[in-house]
Amino acid sequence: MVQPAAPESTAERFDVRRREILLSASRAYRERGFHATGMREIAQAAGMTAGNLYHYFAGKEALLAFCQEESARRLNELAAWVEEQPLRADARLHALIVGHVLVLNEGLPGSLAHLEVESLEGEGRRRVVALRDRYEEALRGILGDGMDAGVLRRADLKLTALAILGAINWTVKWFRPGGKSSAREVGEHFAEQLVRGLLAPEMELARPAGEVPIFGATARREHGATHTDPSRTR
Amino acid sequence: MVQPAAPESTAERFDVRRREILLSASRAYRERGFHATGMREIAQAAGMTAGNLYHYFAGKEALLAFCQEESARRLNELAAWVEEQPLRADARLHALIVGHVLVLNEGLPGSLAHLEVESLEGEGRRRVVALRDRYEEALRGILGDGMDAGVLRRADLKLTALAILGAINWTVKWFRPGGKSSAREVGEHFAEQLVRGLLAPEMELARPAGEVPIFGATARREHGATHTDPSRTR
DNA sequence: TACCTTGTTGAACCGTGGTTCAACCCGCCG
DNA sequence: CGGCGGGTTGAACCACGGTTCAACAAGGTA
Repeated sequence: MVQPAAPESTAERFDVRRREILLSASRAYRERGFHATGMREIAQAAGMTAGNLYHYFAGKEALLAFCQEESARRLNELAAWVEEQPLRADARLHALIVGHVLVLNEGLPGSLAHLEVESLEGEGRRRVVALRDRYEEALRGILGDGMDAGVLRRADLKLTALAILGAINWTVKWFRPGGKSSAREVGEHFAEQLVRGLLAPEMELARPAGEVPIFGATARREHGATHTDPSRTR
Repeated sequence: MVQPAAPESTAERFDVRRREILLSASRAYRERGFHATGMREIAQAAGMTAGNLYHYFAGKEALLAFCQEESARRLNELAAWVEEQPLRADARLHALIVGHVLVLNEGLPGSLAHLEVESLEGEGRRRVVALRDRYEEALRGILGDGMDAGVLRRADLKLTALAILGAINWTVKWFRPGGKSSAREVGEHFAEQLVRGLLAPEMELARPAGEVPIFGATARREHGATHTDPSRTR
């Protein structure tokens, strides 16, 4: 196994540390909810003290915003990937659903439900909401295209999307790794069920051919040496 | 309009008061979440002081358990009602979905998502979980019957139910009275979408004929003079 | 070696929120 | 009228959790 390169610069080490904290926080939030999770607890899970967390994040809320933003970015990457696939609308939707379930339950361990913003305020909230809205717009785009093409039955776009998102997001409440079904199996099942619910009469179901990649898997991206993350702004 | 009879006994007044608190608490929890809602806030909404709340409930958790229990009871009443209807499985499922959406978003204003128990412990949690499991069993019963009868496509019962419940429960996050769609419209749309997703091939969709009643509407039941509610146990 | 930067700690601060409880009020009854 | 029960209040208690910060350590550089 190839070892990841050792962090070289201060900024890199900073980012690596933040990601470690992100993982610990996400897991804890997932397990116990944002409010029931304390900074001391997250710090312990990340192998540091609570005071140290403030070197990396301005506060608890900033940490939450960071976690949510990360999730939202991955969902948007997923949506972009789906957009590039040469698929019919129902197959696209299928892929998106599978991919979304994977992001929440496998890609970023401990992802929060999509995308609870009740505990966020100000700039952090705006950013997360903007990313979330972009993703939902992509979803509605797929739905709309499918309806226009006669593949999907005509129905209220917003409500249709909300039903789909609800089913997927609720997986956060009950899905546990190592359970009866893997995240991918859940994703496939959900996609099957939800896409069928939208098919136009006499239309045969089309599924994506290949496997949907997991956005958010470890060893993700190379960050530039950026130390200007506004969530750290004081 | 006929005025409800004035409460006569101590027990009745006690219960009436508890229901008032229930409404205030549910709304607040719905709006801001359990953790972000304080006892002082609930008390104010109910027209009393925080200290007074403890005359009616042992504590914050007991109040939450009471709210959740009330929701669960209504869902079980809905399920029982659906069971009595002379309907085919898909129509039953349709009715259940509509009814569930109504319970959450209209019957008991401010109902919490179904049925968050993370914040509950001990006896209170057990009771809520038991009621919840009973409802989910009823749902899976309808699904199973439909599959056995060849009305619904064969699929994993548990995952199928979870997708449905997810979609419905998530309405709590976004549904607001006075919005574009009424709770009933949302319920009908969701039922249409979710039931279609399960129909067996070549099977025509069957819908319930009448209107699904709202379990949880005001002027509900006459309570016996019971003062033994364990959620008040000290 | 001295200084600066980065990173970490542990103790302390302090606001918040759940909870308690003595005191008070009101109505009813003997 | 006095006593009792039910209901309510407001002040106080106290634990908890977010946050701060002085002190310290380590590494690098002039």
